[in-house]
Amino acid sequence: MREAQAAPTITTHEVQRLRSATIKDVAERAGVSMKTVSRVINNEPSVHERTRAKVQREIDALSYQPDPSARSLRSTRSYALGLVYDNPNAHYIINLQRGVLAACRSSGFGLQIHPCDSASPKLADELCTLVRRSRLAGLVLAPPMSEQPQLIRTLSEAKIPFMRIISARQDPQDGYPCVYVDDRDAAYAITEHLIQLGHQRIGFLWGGREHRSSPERYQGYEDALKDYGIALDRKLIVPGDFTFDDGFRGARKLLALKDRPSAIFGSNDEIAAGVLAAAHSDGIHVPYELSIAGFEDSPFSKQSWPALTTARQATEEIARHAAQRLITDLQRDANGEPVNSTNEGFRPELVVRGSTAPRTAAVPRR
Amino acid sequence: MREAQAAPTITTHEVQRLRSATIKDVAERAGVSMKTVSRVINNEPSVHERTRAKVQREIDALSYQPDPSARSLRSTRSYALGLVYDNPNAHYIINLQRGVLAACRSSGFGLQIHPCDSASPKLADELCTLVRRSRLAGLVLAPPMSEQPQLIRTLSEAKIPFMRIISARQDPQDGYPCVYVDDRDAAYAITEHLIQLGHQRIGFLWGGREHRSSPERYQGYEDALKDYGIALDRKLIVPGDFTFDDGFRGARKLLALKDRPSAIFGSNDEIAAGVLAAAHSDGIHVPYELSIAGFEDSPFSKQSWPALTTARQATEEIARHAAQRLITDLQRDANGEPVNSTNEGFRPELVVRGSTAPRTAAVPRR
DNA sequence: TGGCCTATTGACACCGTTGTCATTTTGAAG
DNA sequence: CTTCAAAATGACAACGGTGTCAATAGGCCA
Repeated sequence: MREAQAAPTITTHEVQRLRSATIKDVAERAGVSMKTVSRVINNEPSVHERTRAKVQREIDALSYQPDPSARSLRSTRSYALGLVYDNPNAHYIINLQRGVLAACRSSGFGLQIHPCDSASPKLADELCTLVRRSRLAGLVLAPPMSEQPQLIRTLSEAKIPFMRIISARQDPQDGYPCVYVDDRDAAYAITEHLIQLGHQRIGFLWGGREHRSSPERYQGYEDALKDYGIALDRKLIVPGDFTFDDGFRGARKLLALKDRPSAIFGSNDEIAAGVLAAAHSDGIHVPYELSIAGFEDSPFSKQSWPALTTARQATEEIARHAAQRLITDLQRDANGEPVNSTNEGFRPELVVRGSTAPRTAAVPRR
Repeated sequence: MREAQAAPTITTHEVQRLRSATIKDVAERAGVSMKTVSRVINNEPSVHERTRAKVQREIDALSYQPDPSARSLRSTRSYALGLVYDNPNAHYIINLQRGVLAACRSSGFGLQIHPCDSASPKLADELCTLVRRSRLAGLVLAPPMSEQPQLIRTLSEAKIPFMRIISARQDPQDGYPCVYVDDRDAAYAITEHLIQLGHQRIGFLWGGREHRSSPERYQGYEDALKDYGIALDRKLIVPGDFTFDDGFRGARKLLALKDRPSAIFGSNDEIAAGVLAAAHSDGIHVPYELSIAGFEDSPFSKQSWPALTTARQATEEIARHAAQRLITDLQRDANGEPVNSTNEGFRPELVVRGSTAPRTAAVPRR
């Protein structure tokens, strides 16, 4: 049997030995005081380069890691971020977490995830309490919380550092830091793609109003039509939420029109999934009778049949970037350096798949 | 795009920290020593009932919350769990997190999420380090980590408390605590459902071997066939992984058979999504020419066309239960009480949707 | 009442780090 | 070679709890 061939095991004894080195151990080995080691850890100025190197060598040798409990107990600073979200979209959230976690890990920060109800009137209080109780250094705010002016103002007044991830065409320059995503531009690209395929009557299904990305995406749609000289037809524009059901219902409405659209642009992939289901249930062939586009590059968009044309947001990278900037700002601030970082923007990328095709295409024989 | 203007400054070092009450405040107001308050907080025995009441009153009056940093710094105990997972399935993970978080919140515990690579040979070390560095009181292990005997043994030897979520028909009674999910039973129900619809040739697509749920689900399939007197046909059974692509490829293989199956059971919804796509791409009508079943009740299963017949796992509840048990065990253990909790089981529930239909059904006219 | 045992309580050190402030070293100018 | 400010470093207390162990209170019995 394989039983005997044990893989490397950490025994209890070794665990005891592995009991982390403390700042004292490092100090002794480096022949300096604890305080000096502390200075090196915190990257404080006025440590002689020679000393810093010597200390760093011992830190590496012992693979010393400062104890977060002790740190946050003693200092006003803390070493954990909170990630605040309220989004039913699991795929988005997972990527958000991945990105923020990557930034936190590389900077030695912890992460406290905090799903919440964006519509709760007590949300601001809840977040303040969270920050205080969990000793968070700052918050990363995802949409739609990041887009609630009142909440942002309250956090700012409570002196809670944060970084927003928002949908915007450009830096909002509203005095609060953010990373912005140009949804309008991507929606423009999607609409343009449909137009270039020969579609003139393009339906649009709105997403939820509490998300700024909704008007942004609509704007991209409208701008593209205008630029290509296609008149806006109000009957082709349907309000709704970011849900499958609203996509299904909206599509049914559009497909029942006398002069029905040859393409439908759903504000996200879930809406587009509803459109796809509506088309299937009406026996309408996608993409030959109807082109469909979504937004988000969700797993669904790859797995549906046909796969959805959509826009890919680099959610993980955006989140990593947001968290990294927050951390950098926090550290700068703690060192008394000026915090003057620039808001950066990201642009989702058009992903063309099988759900969109030229308007004139014939249905292929089976 | 990246040239935006300077962003505002967040200044934290001027923050006047809203200091909450400490154990000292409570002690003074209650006229007892700090230590006694500590005893009350920790629910230790040998505190006079009168004293306990008096102290508790002041704790409530000040809405005092002990500082987790201070506690975990001084004592060996800590007040945070780790949630360890390696699963590409976002929906599953989100529900897992929800459940664990709910249990943690209600017990005043923190939560550290820890996505990882289940195949990494250094995983055991990584987890030991994680527990030590983040001072975690225990770990909740999701599949497939929870099903790696070597890892479990190592954690156990390192005296790291944990709770496993595993796939098993019944309590494994292997000496390590777990919450188990009877995948076999649900797979049996799905297969039975197909059989009762009149299907005799039912294809089966395996999931990844590193998950115990894979053989469990296969066993349910095999047992149901046997119980209904249907001979096993090896050609209808295809190995693979829990992926869309494997579902697609596996389905192509099955559908190319001379005597092709009239139903296909994919080991999870992602596989079933691949089967659905393969059927669509071959112009095979689902469910009238081919019934398809998945497993998991993912969002996809509701949004695909037709919606997938599947099995619903109460992931959130399972996770909450697992975390709650771990916390209870930890507290018992800290108080010196015997820890002797019973492993509990959950059973996924059959969800019938549009992707399965009687074998004899005719294709409806459009 | 005194003795003895147990239940209850408190004094104090200490966990690992950082803030404060004093002290030492360094380097450039005089 | 001084002188003096600036740079570099260190001593020590403190953060908010808990572990240890000694001290006190209370109850019971002779």
